[in-house]
Amino acid sequence: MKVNQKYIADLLKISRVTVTKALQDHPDIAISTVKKVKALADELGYIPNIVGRSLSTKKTNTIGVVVPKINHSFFSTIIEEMYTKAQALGYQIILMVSFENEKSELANVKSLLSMNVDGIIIDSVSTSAKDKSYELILKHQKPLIYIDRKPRSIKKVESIVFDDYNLSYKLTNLLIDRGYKDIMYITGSQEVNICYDRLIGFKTAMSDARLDVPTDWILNADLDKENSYKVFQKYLENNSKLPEAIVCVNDFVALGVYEACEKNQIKIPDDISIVGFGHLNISNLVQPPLSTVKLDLQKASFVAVEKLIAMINNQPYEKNNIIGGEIIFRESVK
Amino acid sequence: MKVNQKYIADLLKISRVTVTKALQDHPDIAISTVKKVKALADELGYIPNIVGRSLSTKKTNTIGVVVPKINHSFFSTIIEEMYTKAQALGYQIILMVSFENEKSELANVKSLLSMNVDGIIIDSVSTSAKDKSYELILKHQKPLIYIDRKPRSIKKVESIVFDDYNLSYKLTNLLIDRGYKDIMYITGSQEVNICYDRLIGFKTAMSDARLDVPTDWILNADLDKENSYKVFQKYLENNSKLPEAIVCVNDFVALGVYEACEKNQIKIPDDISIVGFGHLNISNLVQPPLSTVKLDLQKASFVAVEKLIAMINNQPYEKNNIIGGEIIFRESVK
DNA sequence: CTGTTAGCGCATTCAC
DNA sequence: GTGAATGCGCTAACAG
Repeated sequence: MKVNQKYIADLLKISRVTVTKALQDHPDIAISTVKKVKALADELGYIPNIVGRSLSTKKTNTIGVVVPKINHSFFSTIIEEMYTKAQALGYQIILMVSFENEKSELANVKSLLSMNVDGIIIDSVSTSAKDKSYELILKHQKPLIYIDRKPRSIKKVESIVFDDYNLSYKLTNLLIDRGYKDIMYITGSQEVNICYDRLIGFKTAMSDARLDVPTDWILNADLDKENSYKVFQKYLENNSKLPEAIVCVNDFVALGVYEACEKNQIKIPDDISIVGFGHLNISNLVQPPLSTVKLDLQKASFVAVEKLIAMINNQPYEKNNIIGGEIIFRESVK
Repeated sequence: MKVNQKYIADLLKISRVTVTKALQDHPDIAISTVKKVKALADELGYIPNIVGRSLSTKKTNTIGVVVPKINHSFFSTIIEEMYTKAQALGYQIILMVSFENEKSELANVKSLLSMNVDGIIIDSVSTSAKDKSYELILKHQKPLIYIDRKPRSIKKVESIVFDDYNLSYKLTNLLIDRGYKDIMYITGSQEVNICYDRLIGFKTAMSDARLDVPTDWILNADLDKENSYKVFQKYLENNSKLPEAIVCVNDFVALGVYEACEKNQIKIPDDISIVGFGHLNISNLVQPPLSTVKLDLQKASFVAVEKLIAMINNQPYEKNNIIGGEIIFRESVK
C-alpha cells in the first residue's frame, strides 16, 4: 500500500539502495536505472519520508522559531519573512508561540529540541537573569540566535537586534528640534533590552539638550495597548498638566494613548503629539496617522535565518548584527 | 555526549527497553526503577528524540496547516487559535504558506506529506476544478479539512466554512432596511467559495427586495486592498453616478475603497456608505470605523483542529460545520 | 519485573 | 554498476 523505497525496489526487482541512490542522482547508478526508478517513483506518487531520512542523517532541515505572539503585525511579519527566507534555503520553520510567558517559552524550546530542529531563533520573553531556555539550548549545543528581544543578562550569544538606542535618540532629538520640551515617555519592563535601550536613547537625548524629565513622567505600560491606555488614563485622572509630546516604546503603547486621548477629548496633535516605535501596519491607518520608527523587519528576519543556517553548516558569519530603521513623521506630531 | 535512552541505560546498567518503559510510566516497571531512571534523565537533561519515536510509532503528533498568508490579521488569528488548540491536545502545528499561489500550495502539501504529518488543514487558494493537492492527500489517505476557503469543485471533503450566504443576505437586508437602494458590490474570483456565496447572498437579498443591480455594479477586485483601490478608482474615473452604498466581499477590499474615497474627497458615510466582511482588527481603528461582519475565527479554528484530531484517531465527529458571525454596524454606514 | 529481538524508512559505508 | 550490511533513536511484541 504505502509507497516507500522498498516498494519501488521490489517492483523493479533491484535493491533498495539502488533506489536511494538513483533518487539522489548518485553518479554510481546507470542513467537508465535512474530514469526507470524516477519514472516509477513519479507514477506511484512516491514522497520520501523525511522522518526516516532525518533519523539517518541527523539533520531535519528545520529551524525552530519561538515568538511571543502570532496575531500581531510585528510578529506575523517577521514570521512570514523568516518563513520565506528559510524556504528559499531549503529549510522549514517550526513555529512556537510563547504567549509572552516564560514557562511556555521553555516548554517550546524543549519541544523544538525534541523535534531535533537544526537550530533555533527566539524573540524572547524572558526577563530573568538565569534563563533556562538559553542554558538548555547551550547544553544541547544547538545553534541559537536571538532576534529583536533578548534577555539583557545573556552576553555571549548571537543576536539580531534593532538599533534601538540610536533610533530612539534621533527620534527624540527630532522632537526637540521641533520645539518640544515637556516630553513624557511610556515604556515596559527594563529587563527587556528594547525597553531599556530605547529609554536610554530618549533620556540621553533629553539630557544632551538640557531638558528635564521628571521621574513620574516615565510611565510603565507592559508593551501592550490595554495597559498603556490604563496607565495614561490614570495619569490624566491624577494630574492636570499635559505633556507637549509623548514618546512610546512601541506602536501598541501609542495606540493605547490614542484611546485615552479620545476618551478625554484631547486632540492629537493639537493638544498633544504622539510618537511610537516599530511601525505597525495600522500606524498609517489610525487618525491621525502615527509618527513612528519603521524597523527593517525583513532584513532582520533574513539575516537571522541566513546566519542561523550558516551556523548550522559551520560556515562563517557576521557577529551580532544591528538592524536599522527609518523615522517617519506623520500627522500625530505638529 | 548526546543523552539518549541507550546512554541512560548504560549508565544504570539496565536495558534500553527498561528505560523506555520507565519513562512512559509503563506498569511493567518497578517503581524504584522508574524513579531512578527519571531522576537520571532529569539530571542529564534528557529530551526524547521525537524523530526516532515517530519512525517507530508511525505518528508524528503534528498537523500540517496551509494558509495563503501569515501577515494578515485574519490568517494570523486563525493560525494562532489553531496553534493554541492543537497544543492543548498534544499536537504541533507545521505551518506552510501558499502566498496565494496554487503551485506553492501543492509544494507545501508535498512537504507536509513528506514530513509525515498526521493530518492537514488547508485554507485553500485553489480555483481549479482538478485540484492536485486534494488528490495527492486523498491518495495518501491523510485526514484533511478545508477551513474558510475551499475549491468549489470538491464536494466530498470535510470543511469548516463561514455562513457566508446567510450573513451576506442579512447584511444586505439590513442596508435595504435603512433605505439604501443603489448598492454596489465588490468581489473576487467566483471560483472561490467565499466570493461566490457572499455574492449570491447579496444578489438574493436585492432581488427579494425587488432592487436592481446593474451588472457593471459588480466589480471584481481580487480580494486585496490594492486591487480594490484600483478597481474603484477606475470606476470613479469613468462614471459620475455614485452608489449610495458599497458592500465589499471582505474588509481589505473595503479599505481599498476607503482609500479611493479619500483621494476623491468622497465622504464616508455622508456621500457613500461602506460595509466589509470578516472583521479585521483594524476595521475598528480606521476613520470612520468600518461596518463589517465579525466571523467567529476562534470557533472555526478550534472546531477544525478538534475535528481533524478526531479524524486522525478514528473518533466520531460532526460533518461539515458552518460557523456563524455577527453583523456589526459602525459609523461607515448612516 | 526485566530484557531480547525486530523493525520503522532512509542513507552511508564498503564489498562485490 | 549494484547490493549487502549497518545504524540513526525509539517502541512494540514477545520471551524469560
